[in-house]
Amino acid sequence: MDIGGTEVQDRKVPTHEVTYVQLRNMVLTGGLAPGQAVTIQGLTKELNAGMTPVREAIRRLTAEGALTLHGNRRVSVPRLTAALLDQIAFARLTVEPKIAELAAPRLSAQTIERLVEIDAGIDPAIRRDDIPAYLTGNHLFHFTLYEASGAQVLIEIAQSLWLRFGPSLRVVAARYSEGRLPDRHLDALEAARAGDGRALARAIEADIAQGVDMVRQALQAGEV
Amino acid sequence: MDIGGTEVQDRKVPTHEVTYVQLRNMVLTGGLAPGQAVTIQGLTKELNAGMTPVREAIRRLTAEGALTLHGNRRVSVPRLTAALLDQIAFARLTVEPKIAELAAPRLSAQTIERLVEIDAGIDPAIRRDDIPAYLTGNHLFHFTLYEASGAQVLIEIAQSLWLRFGPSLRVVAARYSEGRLPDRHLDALEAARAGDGRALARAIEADIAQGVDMVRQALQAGEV
DNA sequence: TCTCGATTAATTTGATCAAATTTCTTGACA
DNA sequence: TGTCAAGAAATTTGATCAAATTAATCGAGA
Repeated sequence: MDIGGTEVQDRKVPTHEVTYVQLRNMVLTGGLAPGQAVTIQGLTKELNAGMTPVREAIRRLTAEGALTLHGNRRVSVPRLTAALLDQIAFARLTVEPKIAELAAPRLSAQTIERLVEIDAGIDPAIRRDDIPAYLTGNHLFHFTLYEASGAQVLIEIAQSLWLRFGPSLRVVAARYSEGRLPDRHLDALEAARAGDGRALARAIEADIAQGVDMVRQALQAGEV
Repeated sequence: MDIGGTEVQDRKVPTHEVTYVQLRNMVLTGGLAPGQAVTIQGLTKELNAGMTPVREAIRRLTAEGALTLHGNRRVSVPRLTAALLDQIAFARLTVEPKIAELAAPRLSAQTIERLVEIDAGIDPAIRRDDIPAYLTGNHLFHFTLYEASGAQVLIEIAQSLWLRFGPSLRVVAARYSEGRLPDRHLDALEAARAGDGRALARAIEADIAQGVDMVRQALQAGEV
């Protein structure tokens, strides 16, 4: 079917895909806490999907490191340890700035505009203590930028790292919600407008380092 | 059940796990070529497993980048492009040497011994043109080393990268089977014995670069 | 070239079996 | 008589399969 020169996308999105996205968002922006157990049957009711779609969503998220399978067939959200955090930090700090650098020369004015809009929505969310909205906005900001790079493999790695990081960040975010942290997104936007890949990469690096430090401190204090 | 002081592992390994390993090995060491289509029903017969286990194995491998889902419900082994290869190369060259460096101080004499044995089996495999055995040995060498690092997150990233790389490497390996390439594994073993993390990382880096170059050349020649 | 079956394969549901966990019961011992 | 631990029953949950449904593809005929 072709309307006005645009191919209409009327393919049905399968339930397992929808379920996967729902569950992933739960991990990413709050629904699930570190250490929390997840059951197939529970999700079957909560997301009212069948058993197979839920099963497949869990398998995918497990492969991505968002969930862990225990020997007893049980599934839960992994709790971060210092060792895991170090690895995640290393990987994020090498991969994500690289993605940003690759994205810089490919950013359209339209995409930059969109990034500005997304960022504009983040501060209000912080101010009204809406942690899920803050996390969603933050995630959207980064991955809207990353998508511009076209570096699919690196993006998927970053995605996996965010899934491991998310639940802990959520716990921590509540405590730092006063918004007195330096806003690296503004630096990033400036670099994006200037088309300066190096500067953009540095801004992203600083942003990540900030988040990692927050979680690391909370971890040492035993809050996560 | 406890026999002779050793806890007996009589927990049944679920079919979906077995199926996953089988399918992963097919991707990794040869069964599946780049671009090859994969069907659920086909695997059901080939691995004689039920539908659910096959389905879950495919979902996991898809999440790991070993397979791609097309909009039309079709699944296939992704074909490498120059852009993908660049990303994989970047990620492998930053992550795997890091893992090796982390592993160095934790290598037991026993593990080094095992690495020597594995490496000793690789040359004969090359000489008798046994590509699957060569690939299996190569994979085993790297990941036996990597496991010693205890860096689970980084290992999983490496695993995913190997899954993306494997099918193309297989195609290429057949052409270079004469074994006239410098053996980086020997350098790695030497560094391992000396406990020199930096040197070990460099050896692994060189080994990866070699493999990447081979695939890159084949890619430019349109052989993959 | 387009439309309409026919075919193939993926998706989804529901049922059944097996494993793990929790709850309940029972009896020994203080 | 009360406490607690061992064991058994009940419940919950996961694993697997088979059948029914739905989507995509292919080819014949208009």
